[in-house]
Amino acid sequence: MAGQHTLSETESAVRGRLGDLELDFEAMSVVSNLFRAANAVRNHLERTVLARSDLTWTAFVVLWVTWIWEPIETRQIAAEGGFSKATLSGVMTTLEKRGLITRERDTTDGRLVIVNLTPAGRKLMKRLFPEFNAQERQVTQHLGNREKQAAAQALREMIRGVEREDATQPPPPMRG
Amino acid sequence: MAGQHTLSETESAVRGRLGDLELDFEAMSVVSNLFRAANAVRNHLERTVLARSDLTWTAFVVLWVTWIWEPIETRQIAAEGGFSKATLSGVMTTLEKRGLITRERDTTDGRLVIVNLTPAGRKLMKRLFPEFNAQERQVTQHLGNREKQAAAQALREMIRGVEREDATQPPPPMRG
DNA sequence: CACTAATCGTTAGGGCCCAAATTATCGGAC
DNA sequence: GTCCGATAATTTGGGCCCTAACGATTAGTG
Repeated sequence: MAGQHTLSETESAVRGRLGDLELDFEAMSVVSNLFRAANAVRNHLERTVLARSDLTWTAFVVLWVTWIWEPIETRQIAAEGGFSKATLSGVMTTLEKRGLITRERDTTDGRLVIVNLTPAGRKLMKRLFPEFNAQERQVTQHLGNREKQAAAQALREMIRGVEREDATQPPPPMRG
Repeated sequence: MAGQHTLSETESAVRGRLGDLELDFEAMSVVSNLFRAANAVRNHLERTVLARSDLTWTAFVVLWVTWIWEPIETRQIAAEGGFSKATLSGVMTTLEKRGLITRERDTTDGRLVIVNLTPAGRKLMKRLFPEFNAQERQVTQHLGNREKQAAAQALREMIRGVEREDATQPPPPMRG
């Protein structure tokens, strides 16, 4: 959101719209940069690594999670990847058609679906992940070791800040 | 990606797949947490603040950018919001139908489209942004002031790490 | 004046993404 | 055994999101 503009430019622009309400501009800056960074990194990795193998971001995440933890249940992939099971269903259908994963019903619990990579899927990941990780290193190249750990920690704190809040109460619908 | 599992659990699982290749697990952790955090925060804000006004994340970003910088050109909204002009076209059509923004061609340069909020759009943002910012504060509640600034800085460094890389990489399209 | 290249916004097509509804299964209580 | 509530995955419907192609406009060149 606040992109080429500095924080204080944006801050004074907002004050011009809202007056001197109690606003947390530091929080705004963190959240804003969080999304700029996530978008930028995602687009970069899609273009540099994933596009050559005709994979989307989410498809890669599904493959990665499955690669590491297979055999794995559908719901675990969704939780690990951070997207809904509905999204996962569609993506897995695509990956199954391309012969990269297999789906089979669990024999002891008929509700579950167990996911595995095919040999082709494993071969792809073995080639792809080192390339992917090399770009992850590029993306974080300007951070020192200490800074990387601090960043990872701060991001975890934000996840915690959200999950704690979500557990409390869902708001009543009110549109306008 | 690495969610309920610790970094060292994931690290040893990856080593089991790839052996002792040169991998940057710290970078992996930062990128992984970046996306978990972005997803979590986005979903949280959509549910707590945006859903009540029947707005998607991107629609809100478009309104916000326009609110702060109007009158503003289409391409600037896209750059500021971090998505493609194609995406923006669709979202703006939705917002225009709902009577929250207006589009008009620039009189001096017929290629440009100038975007403004309607009075209803401005009223909505004046109500919505304080709620949104309150949640931004919630999300960052576990970060100290110093930590917030460090986080925002680290995220900017990652954006820089990407943009620098993107500027060097793209193979020039040979035309003619 | 053409002619050409560059730029802007839109549209087309394919894929992701979510909530809600749906189908199927399981587990416990009777 | 039969209900009933909980759980798992999928489908549905609407919206976002990208790249590539397109039409319109502008700017630069001779």
